[in-house]
Amino acid sequence: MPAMFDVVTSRVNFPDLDAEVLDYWKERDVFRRSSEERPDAPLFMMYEGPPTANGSPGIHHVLARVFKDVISRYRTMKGCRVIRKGGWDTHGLPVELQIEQELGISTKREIEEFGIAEFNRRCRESVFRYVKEWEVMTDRIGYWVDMDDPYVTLENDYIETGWWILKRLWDRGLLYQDRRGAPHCPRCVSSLSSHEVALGYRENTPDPSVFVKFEANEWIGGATPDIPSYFLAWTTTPWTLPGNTALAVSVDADYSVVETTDDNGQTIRMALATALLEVLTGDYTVAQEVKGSELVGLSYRPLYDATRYGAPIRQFVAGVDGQTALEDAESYSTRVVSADFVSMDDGSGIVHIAPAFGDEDLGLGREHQLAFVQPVDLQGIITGSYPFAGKFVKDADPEIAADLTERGLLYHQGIYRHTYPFCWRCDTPLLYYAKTSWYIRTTAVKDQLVGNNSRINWYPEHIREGRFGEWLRNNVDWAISRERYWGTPIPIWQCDHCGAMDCVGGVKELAERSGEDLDDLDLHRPYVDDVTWPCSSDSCPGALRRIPEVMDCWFDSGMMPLAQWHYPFENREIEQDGRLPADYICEAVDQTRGWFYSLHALSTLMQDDIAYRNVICLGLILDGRGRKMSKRLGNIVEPDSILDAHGADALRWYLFTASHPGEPRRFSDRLVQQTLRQVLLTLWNVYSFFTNYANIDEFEPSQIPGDWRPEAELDRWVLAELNQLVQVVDGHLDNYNPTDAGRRIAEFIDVLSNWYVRRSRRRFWKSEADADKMGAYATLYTCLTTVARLMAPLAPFVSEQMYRNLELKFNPDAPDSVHLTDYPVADPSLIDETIMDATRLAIRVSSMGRAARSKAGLKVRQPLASVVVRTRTPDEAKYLDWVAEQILEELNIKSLRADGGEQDLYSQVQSAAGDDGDSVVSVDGYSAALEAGYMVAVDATITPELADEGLARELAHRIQNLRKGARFEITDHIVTYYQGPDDVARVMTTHGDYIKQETLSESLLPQLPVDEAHAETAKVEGMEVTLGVQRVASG
RNA sequence: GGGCCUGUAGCUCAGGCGGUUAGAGCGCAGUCCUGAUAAGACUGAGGUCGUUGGUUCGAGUCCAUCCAGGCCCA
Repeated sequence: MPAMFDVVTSRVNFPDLDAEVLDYWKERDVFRRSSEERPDAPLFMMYEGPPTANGSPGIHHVLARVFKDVISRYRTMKGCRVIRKGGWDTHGLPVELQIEQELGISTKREIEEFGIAEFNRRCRESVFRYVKEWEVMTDRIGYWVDMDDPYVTLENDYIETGWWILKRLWDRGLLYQDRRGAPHCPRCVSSLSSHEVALGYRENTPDPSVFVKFEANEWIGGATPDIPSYFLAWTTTPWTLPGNTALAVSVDADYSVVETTDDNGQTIRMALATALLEVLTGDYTVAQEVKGSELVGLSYRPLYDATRYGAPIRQFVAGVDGQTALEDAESYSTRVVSADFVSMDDGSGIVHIAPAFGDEDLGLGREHQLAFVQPVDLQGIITGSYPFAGKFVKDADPEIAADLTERGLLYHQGIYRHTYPFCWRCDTPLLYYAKTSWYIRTTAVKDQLVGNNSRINWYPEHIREGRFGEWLRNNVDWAISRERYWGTPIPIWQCDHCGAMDCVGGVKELAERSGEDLDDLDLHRPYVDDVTWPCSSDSCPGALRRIPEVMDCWFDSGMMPLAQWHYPFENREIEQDGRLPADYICEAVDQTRGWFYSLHALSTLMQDDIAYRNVICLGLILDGRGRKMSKRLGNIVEPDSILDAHGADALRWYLFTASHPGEPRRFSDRLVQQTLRQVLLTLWNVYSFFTNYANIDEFEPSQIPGDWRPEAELDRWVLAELNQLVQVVDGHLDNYNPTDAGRRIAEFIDVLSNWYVRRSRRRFWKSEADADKMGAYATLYTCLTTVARLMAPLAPFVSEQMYRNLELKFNPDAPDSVHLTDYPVADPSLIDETIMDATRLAIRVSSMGRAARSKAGLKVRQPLASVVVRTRTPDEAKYLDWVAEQILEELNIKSLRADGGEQDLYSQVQSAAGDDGDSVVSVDGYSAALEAGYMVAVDATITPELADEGLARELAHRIQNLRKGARFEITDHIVTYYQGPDDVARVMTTHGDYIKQETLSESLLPQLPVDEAHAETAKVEGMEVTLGVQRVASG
C-alpha cells in the first residue's frame, strides 16, 4: 500500500486549520529552531517597536505586526538568522492618566497626597494588565517574536542603560537645561509633549480677536509725535498683553501710516501693514508709506507698566559663549524689533511680543535682549496688582478688553475662530508658558541626522525627503524632561545649596557617590529620590538631591537598540556582531516624530550611525467607510472577530495586498472575506483537487523522475508562469514589498485554477496511466509545493499545512516546517516567453469565443462546426496552431481556421459593426466578437448531427448531476435508467459509448428507474425525460 | 499657516519611459458553464480619470493652479 496524501475536503475551516498549525509549531518548537539551528547564518535584525500593554490590541496593531512578520519569515527562508526580541513600553503619561482616572483624581497635588510610591506601584501593575491578550493575539496571527525574553522599559537594567546614555551626552555637553516657551496645562501644572498636544487640537475654537493701539514715544525718523501716534497690533490672547515687552515687524514688508479720528473725535495716526489695511473699520487716509525697517527701534509705552503693577521683571543679557542669561531688573523699555515670522495673512502685520509666553517670543527676547515680564503663575492666575489680578487668564480676557476700551487703546474687537490646543486629559486650554526644561542638543548633530537619513531605505520612499527629512531639517533640541512621576528618572543630582550638578551613569556609580548599597534599589521615584550625598564643592554645606523630572518615554523606546541588551554593562559584543543597526523596522506613519525619530536621533548621537537600514512606514487603518477608527465613533474592529470568522491567513493576506504599505487602508469584514474566497479558497480547491485524484491514481512524488522536464503545452506554459512568478515575488519581498508579491501570487493562483486545472481536468480523469498523466501530476505538484513556499511568509498557516501533506509526508528527511525550508529559486530555462504569449492569446480567444456564442444563444454544451480567428498581428497567428487544441476544447468547437485568404470574414464583420468598436455581430451565418483588433467568429449553424451530440452532452450532464446529488464517490460505477422521446432513445444509442464513459455507466437501460435508484424527471431541450442512477458493487 | 500623501466605475484597487478603444475584483440585472471549486464564464447598466489652465502631433500619465480628504506640524 503506497503512502497517500491526507484527504483534503473542499470545505475547509481556516480558523481550525490555524489552531492545528499553531499546535504543530509549538510541539516542534519551530520558531526557536528557525534561528537557533543556524548559528553561523548571517544575522538579520528586526527591532520591535514596543507597544504598551495597558489596553487591548486593535486591528492597527495586527497590521504592524504582520508586516514585521512577513519580512522576518522571508529572510529566514533566505537563509538568515533573524533576531526579533519582543518589547514592552511601560512608562509615560498615558499610563499615569489611566491610574488617575481609576483613582478619581486629576492633579499633581492629589497624586502627591496619595503617595508617589503607591501611585507608581499601580502604574507598574497596570502596564501588564493586557499582556496576556497581546500574547494571545500575537500568537494567533502567526507573528513570530521572542515574547519569552522581551525587553521591558521599566526594568532596572533597561533604565541603567538610559542613565549611561544620558551621562555620555552630559559629558559631551549635549544635555542642558533651558527656558523655553512650552505648551503647559495650568490645571495639571505640567508641560505637555508635542505628542500630547497633538491629541488635543480643536478646530473652530472661538477666541477674542483684539486690535490694540500701542502709543508711540517716538515716530518715524526719530521724531517726537505731534499728534497721538500708535502701532496697531493684534492678538487672540489678551491675557498675554501685560507681558508685552516688544512689537515685531517684518523689515522688508510695506507699512502704511494712516490718519483717522478716535472715539473722541481727535485726529490720530496709526501704523500697520499695507497689505492688511482692510482690517481698519472706519474712514482713514494713508499719510505715508514706509518699509518695516523704518519702524524698527522706535520705542512705545507698555499697556501695563510692570513696575506699577508689581509683576517680576527680568532682562535678557548677553552671557558667556553666546548664551543669554536672564537677570532681575528694576525697570524696562519697550520697542519695535524685526522678526522673520511676522505674517501678512492675518492681524495687522505688527505682532505683540511677550517672551514669558510663546516660544517664538522667547527666542526673539533672547535675540534682541528684551525684557521678560511674567504676570501669570503656573496655575494660569494673573498675579500682581493689576485690576484683573487673581483671575484665571481666560476669565481676565474680557476685563482686559474692557479696561483698554475705557483707556481708548482698543481699536476693534471681535471673535476669531482657529485651531487651538487643549489639554487632552482635562480640556483646559493650553497656555504657552516660558519655563525651564532639560534638553538634548540634537541641533549639534543636525547635519549628521540629515546625512545619515540619506542612507536609510524608506518604504514608501517619499518619507525620506518628505515628512522625515523635513522634520530633521527643521530640527530643534529635544525636550526630554517631564515634571511627572512614572518614567525613567533623569539621573542628575543638584546641590541644594550651591547648585552644582552631577550626572550619574549607572547604579554602581550612584552607590559609590552615596556610599550606600543600592543593589536592591528600585530606580523609580520615589526611591531613587531618597539617595543623596554631601556636596563636594569647597566647604559647601549642601547636599546633592535628584532633580524631580523624569524622561520623555520616547527616549525610552529610542534607546532600545542598546538598552534591550543592557549595554554596556553586559553584551559588549553587540558593537561588532551585527546587532547594530537594525536591518528592518516597521511601524505606522505616526511614529515619524516618535519612535523613528528617537531611534535615529539617539543612534546618531551615540554612534554617528543609522539605527535601521530599512523601514516600512505604514498608513493608517480606516473603517469600511474611510473614517479613522476610534472608540468615540464605535467603529473599532476587534481582531478576534475577524480571526474567528476567516482565519489568520485571510486577515494577513488582506492587510498585505489591499493597498501599498504607505497608503491608508480601509478595513471591513466583507473585504477580508472576499480575499479569503478569491485567493485562499481558490488555492485550497486546487490543492483538494490534486490530492483527491493523486490518491485515486496512487500518485506519489517519488514517481517523478529526477530529470523530468515538462512536455505538454499546458505544463510548459504553467511552469513558465510559475518560474517567472518565483523571480518576481522574490524580487518584491527582497524590496520590502509584500503587497505586489501577494498580488502576483493571487494572479497566479487565478490562472492556475481557471486555466491550467480547468484545461487539464481530463488528463487527470482518464483511466490509463501514461506519460501525459504523469506530466500533469508532476506539474501540478510542482506548482502547489512551490506556491506553498512562495507564500509561506505571507500566509504561514495554509502554506504549512500544504507543505506537510504534499512534501513532508513523503520525505522524512525534509525540514519539519515550510518555514525552515529554503525560499524557491526560479529555473530560468523554464521561462518561455513565447508559450506565455501564446497561452495568453488562447485565453483571450476563448473569452471572445464565449462572448460570440453567448450573444447568439449558443450554449457551450452544444458542439459547433468551426471557428474563425483573426489576430491583431501575423506573429500571433503563428501561435494559433500551438494552442488551437486548447481553444477548441474550451469552446467545444470542431475546427479552427485563421481568417484571411479569399473569404476575408474580418472586413465583412468590421463593416457590419460599423463604428461600434468592440461588439458582437452576426454575419453570414457566423456570430463574431470584435475586440482591440481581434476577431473570433463561430459558425452558428447546428446540423442534426451536431444537435444529437449536444443532446448527448446534455444528457451526460444531467446524469452527472444525479450522481452528485446521490453523493456517489467519483470512482463509483453505476447503471443508468432512462425514459423519454425517440430523440433521447436515439442519442442514448448512437452516443452511448460517450455517455457511458463520461458517467461511469456500465449500462444504459431504456426503462423507468428501479425504486433503489436516484431519479428525476425533467425537461431536457423541451422534452420530458426521466433519468435514474444506481450504484453497482465496485469490481 | 507649513510639510507630506491621496483623489480613476456604487465599493476596493490596477494603470513601467506620455501612444490603438482606460482595466480587474466585489455589488446589481440577466444568461451560461461545472464530477475540484464556497467557484467560474459571458452580456448589460455604471467613468467629464477631483477642477481649471499649460507643455505636446498626442495627457489618466508631465507642469502649474485651485478644490476635497487624510496624516504630521505650527
